[in-house]
Amino acid sequence: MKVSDPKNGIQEVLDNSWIFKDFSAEDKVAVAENSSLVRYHSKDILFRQHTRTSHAMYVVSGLVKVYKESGAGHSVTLKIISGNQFVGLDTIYAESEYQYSGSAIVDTIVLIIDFGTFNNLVLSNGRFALDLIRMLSKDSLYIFQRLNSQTHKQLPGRIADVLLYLSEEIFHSYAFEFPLTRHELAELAGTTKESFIRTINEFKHDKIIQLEGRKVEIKSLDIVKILSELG
Amino acid sequence: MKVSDPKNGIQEVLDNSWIFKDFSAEDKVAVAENSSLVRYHSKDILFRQHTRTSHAMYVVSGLVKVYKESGAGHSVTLKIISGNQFVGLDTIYAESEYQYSGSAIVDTIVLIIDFGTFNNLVLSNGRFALDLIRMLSKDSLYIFQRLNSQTHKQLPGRIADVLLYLSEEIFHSYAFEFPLTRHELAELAGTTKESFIRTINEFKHDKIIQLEGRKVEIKSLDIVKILSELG
DNA sequence: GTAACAGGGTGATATAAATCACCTTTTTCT
DNA sequence: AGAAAAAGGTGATTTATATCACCCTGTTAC
Repeated sequence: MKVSDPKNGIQEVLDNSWIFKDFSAEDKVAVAENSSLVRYHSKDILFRQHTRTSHAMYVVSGLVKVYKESGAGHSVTLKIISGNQFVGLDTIYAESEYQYSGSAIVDTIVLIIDFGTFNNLVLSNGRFALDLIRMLSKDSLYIFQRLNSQTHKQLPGRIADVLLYLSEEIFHSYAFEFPLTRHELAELAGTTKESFIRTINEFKHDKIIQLEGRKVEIKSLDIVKILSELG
Repeated sequence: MKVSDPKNGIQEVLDNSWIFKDFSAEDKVAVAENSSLVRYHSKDILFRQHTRTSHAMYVVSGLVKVYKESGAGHSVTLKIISGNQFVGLDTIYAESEYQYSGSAIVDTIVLIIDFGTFNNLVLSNGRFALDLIRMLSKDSLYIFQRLNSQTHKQLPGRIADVLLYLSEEIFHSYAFEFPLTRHELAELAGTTKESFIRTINEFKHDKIIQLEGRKVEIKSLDIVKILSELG
């Protein structure tokens, strides 16, 4: 990681990102003076499970994988964070140690804000607090869906979910490039590399998707949605 | 459901529950004038998935099961809410329709607060907003754990988790009575009634727990914890 | 009063997907 | 450049657990 051109970059973020742009001048100054803009490249770790929490992190651009590691090399990917969202908010508010890890999956710029400053903003700026509550709520609901998926759907349904998640929530296009290895995609679908590969290749054979290496295109959205719904 | 002795009951709740008790006099009045105290009995539904959200609900006493129904009679129980917590906060903040259902599993008293009033409190009372953020965050982390469990642990581990959850988080005792049928417990463990019964009866045979009908007692906490950790 | 249902329970069978054991190709490292 | 490691892939085998098909008991309903 390396710190980029300091103050000017921060000011730009504060003036453009939806969450900060309507802040009062004083609030912007408070953030600007107590944060730093950091650039991570692919595979860099932003924070690691079981280490002490210390800052609030706002992803300016890029993609971050949030995952939980539990003994024996098993991991679950909880979510992918794209630009203009906070990472790790829940864990810094609920525990003194990170309850999951976060790593950049492409080059990523993060605004790292001093926790005390951040917290004072929550206390004094109701609008900001409300926005955070909305974001945390949306996150919760997504994980509820994941839990439901993992509990009741079988593989094809879960893989359809991954395809829909990446296309609709992350890339906003039905043609995109997997930013993750098959192994990591499997962790997002709650399965193993082998099973993921087999199932996605079946999708390809059945012409539901087009697939070459990491390039995918959903060809039959209806079928993907049916697979997701029927589990 | 029936509305109980109105104003006096509400005042008592506001003066005693940790979240409201330090409110200013005006804030308490605002809540008191825009909420009602409702008593549900076991099996009553507080709110149902896919219906419009409208109020904030604070569980004064009792137990509420929060569950997601997905086609074909499959449900997952997301969490059990006990006294002095909000139910459904995330869904009212993120969506216009409930994303899950909530039903009382024992007699339960709920303070139902007008959403507009509630929202104004969030905007004007930073302390309150912060408390909500902390609660939402804790909830999120719990579901992350559940997702991890469901993805990587096999049945004995998940059932150990249910036992630990109920004893440590809900009843605060290693001897308690299941407030749910075996079928519902299975939905909390992400399995079927049959598999739940078999596994819990094995625990009984192995003297890890004592079990008679709905009465359970964890006899060997170490083993339960090991089962939970090893999955 | 007995039918019907919900709850608790058991055994046999089926099956989805994990695991194991490889192989090939591509990328990374020194 | 060449070795080592990571990524992508395939087939055979194993296994945990869902599913099916029941049974019994107690409660609720008409």
